[in-house]
Amino acid sequence: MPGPSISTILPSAIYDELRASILSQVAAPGTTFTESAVALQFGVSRPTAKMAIERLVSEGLLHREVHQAARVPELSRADIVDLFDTRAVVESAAAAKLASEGTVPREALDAHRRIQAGADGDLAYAPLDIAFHRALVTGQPSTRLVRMHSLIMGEIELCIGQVQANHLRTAAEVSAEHQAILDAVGAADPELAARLTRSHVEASRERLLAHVDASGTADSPSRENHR
Amino acid sequence: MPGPSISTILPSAIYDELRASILSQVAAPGTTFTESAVALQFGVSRPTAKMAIERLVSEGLLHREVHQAARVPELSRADIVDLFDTRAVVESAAAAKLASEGTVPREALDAHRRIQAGADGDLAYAPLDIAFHRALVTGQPSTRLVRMHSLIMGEIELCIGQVQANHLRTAAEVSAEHQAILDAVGAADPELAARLTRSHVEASRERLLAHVDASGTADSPSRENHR
DNA sequence: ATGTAGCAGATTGTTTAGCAATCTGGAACG
DNA sequence: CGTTCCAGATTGCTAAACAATCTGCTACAT
Repeated sequence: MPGPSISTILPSAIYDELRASILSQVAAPGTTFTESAVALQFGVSRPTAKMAIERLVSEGLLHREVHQAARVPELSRADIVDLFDTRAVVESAAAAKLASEGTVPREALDAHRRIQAGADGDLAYAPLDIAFHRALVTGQPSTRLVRMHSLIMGEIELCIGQVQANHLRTAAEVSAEHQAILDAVGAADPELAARLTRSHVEASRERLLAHVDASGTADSPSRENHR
Repeated sequence: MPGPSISTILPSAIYDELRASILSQVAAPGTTFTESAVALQFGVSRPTAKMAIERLVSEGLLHREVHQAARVPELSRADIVDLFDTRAVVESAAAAKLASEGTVPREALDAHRRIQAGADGDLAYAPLDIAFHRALVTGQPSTRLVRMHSLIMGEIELCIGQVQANHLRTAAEVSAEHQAILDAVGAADPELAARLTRSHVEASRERLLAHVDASGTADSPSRENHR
């Protein structure tokens, strides 16, 4: 059930590792992944490497054109706008569905509490933030909405990593908005839950866009270490 | 650009044919597709057949569990509800985006006019209806929304085929609602366009559900020919 | 006669090897 | 300096084969 549409099992190890390198910016935008290179690096056959790459491509974490090597995409400003807009559509719908039943998913509550607990320190809350939003969607009953969400979550992680790396939003700020969403869900107010979720997502988007506009043309990772 | 995420080219011929057999009910729900059988039938190698099958699986037109043959799914009542709910979310968002620019896509207008033109006769409007809704989504600028939409359109086609086959809605009725949506888009009224789109989709859903509830437990295609 | 254990067939998962088609970049030429 | 062509690289696709796993049937014990 939690499996992401494509069902193969062995490539998942390679998939995980490639995914991690992309998300952690170890593989910077523009880096190319050839099937042979991946196959050699992990000691597997080319078809297996191919599967892992194709899965990444279907999630938008890699781009590829016919007869060309897959490469890590550079997210343009338009991409970021599109991404967060679409995310707002899906997640606000999920929040509304959740609120219409009035039940708060346990996983969402867990992630929320762990962000709260670490809000004082310099917590790397990005993974928990992801977990929270994912739980919001997987907690509601629509399986199609979950599939749609997982279709864009890869790219979203790419963005949220930047939000956190550049300290564009504090854990306390994010946590407060999460609390409000959970309250609306618990109060069985779909309208409010949807609105809060939408503005929460749009707030992150605005911060990221402002950062991108301020620091270069695209997503130059030039000043990640300005603490 | 219009290509559906997975990029291979040869399997697309097989994919198209399999897709057609499923949508036209030639392959009834429950039919199984083994990789070897498909490979043999189309004279291609098993990996190629595998790709086509996996693509269908990722669209929900086939279901499959590990080490088992893929089979044509039977859409349960819950599936239909989920499908149309999710579709309403995506398409109403698309209509709103379209209206915020105030431009009516040419393809949508074309499809609409052809339904109008044939509304008197016993037109098989299902393909045109699909084309209309697809144009509504592809006409707006968000590429992610398009990808999400194509993720559920396969299953939607499965349903709309039944709506038309059983004469659950007349072409005139559908056409009038399409007209209203286009008017709202042209009038640059996102709110209205979204609301009209949502109720249009929900109207189809209600008709289909009523039909399913009336004629057996699931989607028994037992009385397709009651004209 | 019934329930269970185990076995055989079928199906997919994965690998290896290799050929064909296509794209990219640079070198030779006008 | 611009254009054409070629070589290398990379993917698309095929073929054959072995391993892992599931399903359904058969034989056995109760």
